[in-house]
Amino acid sequence: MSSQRDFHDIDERKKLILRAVTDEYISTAEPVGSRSIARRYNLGISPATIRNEMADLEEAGYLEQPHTSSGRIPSDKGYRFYVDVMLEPKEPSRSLKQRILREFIQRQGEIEALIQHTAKILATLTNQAALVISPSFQESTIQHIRLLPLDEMRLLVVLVTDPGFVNTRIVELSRGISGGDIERISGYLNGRLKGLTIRDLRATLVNEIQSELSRYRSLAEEATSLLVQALDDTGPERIYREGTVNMLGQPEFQDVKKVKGLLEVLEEDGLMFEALSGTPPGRGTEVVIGHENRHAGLYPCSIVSASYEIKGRVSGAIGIIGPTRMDYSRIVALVKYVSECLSEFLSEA
Amino acid sequence: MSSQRDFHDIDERKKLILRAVTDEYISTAEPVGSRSIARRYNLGISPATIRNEMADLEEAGYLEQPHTSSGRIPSDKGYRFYVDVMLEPKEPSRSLKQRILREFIQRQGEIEALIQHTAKILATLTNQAALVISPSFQESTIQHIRLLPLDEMRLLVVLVTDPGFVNTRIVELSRGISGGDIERISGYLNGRLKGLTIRDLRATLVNEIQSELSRYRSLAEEATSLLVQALDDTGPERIYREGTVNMLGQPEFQDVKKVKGLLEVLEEDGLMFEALSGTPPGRGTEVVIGHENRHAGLYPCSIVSASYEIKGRVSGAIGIIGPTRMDYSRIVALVKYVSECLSEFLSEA
DNA sequence: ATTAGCACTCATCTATTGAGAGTGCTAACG
DNA sequence: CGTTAGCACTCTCAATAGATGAGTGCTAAT
Repeated sequence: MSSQRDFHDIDERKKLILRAVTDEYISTAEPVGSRSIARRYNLGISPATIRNEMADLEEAGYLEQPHTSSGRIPSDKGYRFYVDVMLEPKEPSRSLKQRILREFIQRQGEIEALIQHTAKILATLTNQAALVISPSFQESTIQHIRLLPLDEMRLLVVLVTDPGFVNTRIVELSRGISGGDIERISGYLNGRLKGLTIRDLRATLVNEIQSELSRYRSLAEEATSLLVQALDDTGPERIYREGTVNMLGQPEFQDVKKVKGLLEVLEEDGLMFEALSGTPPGRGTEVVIGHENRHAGLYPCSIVSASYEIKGRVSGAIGIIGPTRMDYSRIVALVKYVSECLSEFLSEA
Repeated sequence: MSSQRDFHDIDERKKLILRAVTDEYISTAEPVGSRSIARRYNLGISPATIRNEMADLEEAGYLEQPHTSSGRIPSDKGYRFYVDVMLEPKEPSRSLKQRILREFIQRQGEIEALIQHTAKILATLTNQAALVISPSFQESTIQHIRLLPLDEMRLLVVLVTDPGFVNTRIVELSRGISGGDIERISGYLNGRLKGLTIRDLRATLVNEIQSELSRYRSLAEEATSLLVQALDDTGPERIYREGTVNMLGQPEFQDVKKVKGLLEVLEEDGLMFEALSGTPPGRGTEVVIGHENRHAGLYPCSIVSASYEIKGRVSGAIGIIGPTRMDYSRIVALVKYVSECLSEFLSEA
């Protein structure tokens, strides 16, 4: 995980200066010099002193100099310290909260649209790239299972799960099944499985069901293989992206090569799942900074993520990707708030 | 539409030269001069003569000069001529065709995966951005309609249509309906609607059904509103993108501002539907060049598109977006071939 | 320990220059 | 009269040089 160190090499004044440099750089995107710090932040010390402290901070690895004798910018380690030690999440304003709530209320009901819109909200408010992983199919609980015969050899399996997901799957039969049998199997499965999660089902129950269904002998095999087929893909666990282009506005992405490297990673679903996989289950947020990322394309970026829950069960995650120079205090608070909203809206549906 | 002119201002030799310039520029991305044409193409005329012809071609608007005294590059009008008059589609090689077929066969069955994969194939083979519009819900024919009661107040409408689509929709009822009534309505709708397209249904039948169903009096209203609700969105008509990043490798997109403008357009579903809307219904391909596009972000781009059919009915479209300097002969042939494959695979399912 | 002062460094900007590619024009040629 | 050779001209691109300015590191004074 992130290099959790003691940061014992930093005293109170260094801390102030590091914060000033970081804040300044976050808002200007320009290397910051000792003079401007002395001017804008009333630390009661002269540029020269600040210079000395900055030299120490650089040696300790918290700051970097793009070139000799330009101002300093925070290193990944500097941001890590900023986030771990100094971060004071900037609670969204009352009016912003209301605006977010209103957006959510508009999209209530259609779960897919809600998720998609969540990504849009995040992207718009942060002006960065937003990701939302749709509720985990594995973790959703079964409400209904229905089998609809389409023709002699094909069956439509309809699976309705808790957070409002409807998952359908066409299954090819190896031989015909009578309508009566289908009714019976359907009824049995429905009664037996209601309220279980997909994960439970896959982990333990498939065998059990197979033996229970063996009364129907020849059908048992058919029915189970059918179930397995129906559950076999990852289901509707999709990843929603919004505002990836927003990043092209950022001064750190004026170089097409960097942009390309970044977008290549962003476009790959698997990598994005992975990137959000470290998200903590609780109501906290996770921040991954720069080179802590696995993929080189994300080295110039940080990811702020949080998970959301449906009725207390972790279901998916949301995240913001932006340059390491991002407004952590605002974004961390926003991601946290939006994840809470999403949990709430998904739970009450 | 494309400026269909007579191109009477071009004689045979000018044609040869225009083709040479265009071919050369397509493969090198550098403005091409009279000398290199004289060297590489054995036209039996000297650079000076070529210069004169090129000057004429420029005056007539087929060529452009990025700056005085650099080589010429084709203008949009030049490409238009090239595409309309001189294009000889470069039939994909036998081995390439086989490779494409193999890719299709692998993904058979799952319609969504097939569509998605089609985009991937196109993007990979052309190294440009590929779009595929999934089969039009409006044009698909109804195979089954089923109503499944979820609880007292909610009904799941399951609609299975011809090219293997399953569309579901949860409908909130304003009051309860008995199981018997649901059965009856379901049965009635199923018998009545099978084989119709959604478009037919929406256009003419809703009223008719309403009156027929009026035997069930109070239910009529309920049932129709339910149908209308179920059909109300555009359905699963989605747009699949692949390889948008490919374009960042092209020399014409080394400027981040251009890239941003382009990606902003590409990301917007509505605009992409619009961009593919001119696609001709038959088995031909449509080429939209540069400034013929509606949106400024696409001015540096051309779009090659073709529609595909399911059992003879136009269902969707596929397209390639790349810089105006693209290998039209290869790409036009490829798009045509892939659209034919897709039609075939979707029709036999 | 802090600060003022000063020399030094380095990126950025602007001009200048030279090279190279390619054109347009003119005059000669068949 | 169409074609071609020759030549001056234009314009981009890359390299160079000087000026500018922000910011540092160091030293000596407070």
